[in-house]
Amino acid sequence: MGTIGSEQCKSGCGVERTLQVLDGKWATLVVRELMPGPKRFTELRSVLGMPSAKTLTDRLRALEHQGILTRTVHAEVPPRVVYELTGQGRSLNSVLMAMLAWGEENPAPVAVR
Amino acid sequence: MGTIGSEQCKSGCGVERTLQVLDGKWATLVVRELMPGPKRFTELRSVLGMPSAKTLTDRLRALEHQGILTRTVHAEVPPRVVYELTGQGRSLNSVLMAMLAWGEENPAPVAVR
DNA sequence: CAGAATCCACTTCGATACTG
DNA sequence: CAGTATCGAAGTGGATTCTG
Repeated sequence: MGTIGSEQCKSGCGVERTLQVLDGKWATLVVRELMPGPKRFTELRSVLGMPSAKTLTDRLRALEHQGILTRTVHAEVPPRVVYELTGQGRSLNSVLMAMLAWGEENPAPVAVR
Repeated sequence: MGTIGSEQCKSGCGVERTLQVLDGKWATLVVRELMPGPKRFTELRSVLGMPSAKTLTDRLRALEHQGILTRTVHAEVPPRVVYELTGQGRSLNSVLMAMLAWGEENPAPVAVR
């Protein structure tokens, strides 16, 4: 198996598709947090350290529309909304594991200068 | 092998580190294009379809400072500048392959609307 | 050719206030 | 609790012009 490159992977290839889903600075982290299991809105917000609810809502909606996660509203008081990865969402685990492995083996450079 | 998650991966983990490097919408694509071998500035620009030189310059500088690629200036006329992945940069191949595989197996949803 | 510099458009993100 | 609505700040990308 060789390296990736434009020969096997021109514009519109799988890498671009993945980038569409794991877009922006939060999407990847949201998916990571949901990987072990469903979580609630506030739970996600506090774990990810997101100060604003708006951004999280936007990211969750985008991922929902892309079929990565589902949003379930429990009609209770107080309301409880649970986000859970779909099969497609869970399949992103392989990508996250690759990112995790690379990050662990390649810490930040000694000096950024 | 389990799934990824905050239990094994709190803030500051490898995933975040990888996201620092593959940041924005161009970094990943630049690394992908350089994976098969060195390329010149204009070559990268045309293959990636980047209309503006500024953005490409910014991305290349960022990746250079992070130790992902090297910039070599050949003192010729016309000048020739070649960008090449470092060992660390080439090691990102595993991440790109994971992204490629996921994207191939998970095309865009039936309707994005 | 490979940029640097400048200006501008768009998106993303955050803070605040309010609602079912 | 889990949002929505609105505003504004910030970052990123693009177009243009100029230079060694």
